[in-house]
Amino acid sequence: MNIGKAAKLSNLTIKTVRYYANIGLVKPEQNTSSGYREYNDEEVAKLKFIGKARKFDFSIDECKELLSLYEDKNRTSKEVKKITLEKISQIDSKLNDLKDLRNELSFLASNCHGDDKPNCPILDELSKN
Amino acid sequence: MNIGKAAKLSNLTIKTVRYYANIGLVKPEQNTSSGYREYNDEEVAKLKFIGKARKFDFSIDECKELLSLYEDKNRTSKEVKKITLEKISQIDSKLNDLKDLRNELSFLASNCHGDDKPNCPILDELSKN
DNA sequence: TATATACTTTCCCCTTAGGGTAGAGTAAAG
DNA sequence: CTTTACTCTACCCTAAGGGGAAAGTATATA
Repeated sequence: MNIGKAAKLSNLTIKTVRYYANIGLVKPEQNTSSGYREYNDEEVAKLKFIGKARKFDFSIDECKELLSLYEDKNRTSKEVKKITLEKISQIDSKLNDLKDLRNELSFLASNCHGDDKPNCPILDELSKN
Repeated sequence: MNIGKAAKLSNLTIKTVRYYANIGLVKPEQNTSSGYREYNDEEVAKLKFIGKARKFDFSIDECKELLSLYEDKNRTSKEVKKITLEKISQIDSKLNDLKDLRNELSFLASNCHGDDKPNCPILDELSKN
């Protein structure tokens, strides 16, 4: 099938599918006469796999790693779990940062009257030495 | 003072300070004979202000807005509070997304034995139709 | 004064993960 | 045979700078 159908089946944009071909993530055969990429079901399955992994916040490099584990019949579940736990830990760290940030901003906002007067604790804090 | 000192005083890198000059965020005088940028205390104060706002996750465009409010003696605290509350709401939305993601990944990981066998619910989920 | 060292300048490429568009070629339908 | 739909490559764009080259400027030392 052509790229349009592969994109539709995998719920990705054509641009994305072409990008994955260019970086060697999912490389289909290329019709020699037309130059069109030709996808088969297996490649569509990989595209779907990557699409899901991307939604789980895995980077392209991590997707590459997961995909190679996915294709390796001898891989252990230990290897996959390790990557997943690392991702969870990254997410936890991001969560903590965002929570701290939210607390500080929320504190500033609650101290700001938000009226028509110029006095503003938010700007005061930002301009503090 | 030259850019190196301004960077040191504002706890930013020279690259960053130069970038802010290029995009017109903090534009110092430029010595006509040497071509060196010349910062004064007020500009350093703005750099510090921006540095803090960036730490609070405000984008460059938002910093530009906050900076103009900061410089406007007639601005109301309402205007500043509005931007801050929007930022908080953006952060909340990011927090929710990350929490959902964490839950799903954590569920997958907890169902994965993580041993030397190939069976892996994580990959199963990623390759599900 | 000459030189060594430190500082600064502009310029260009690089990062993530594609998006947008142009111009040209190919395939399928009427 | 023409129109329409599809695909190709190639180029520039994103946010917020980082890295480094080549060249000019300023300052400290011999």
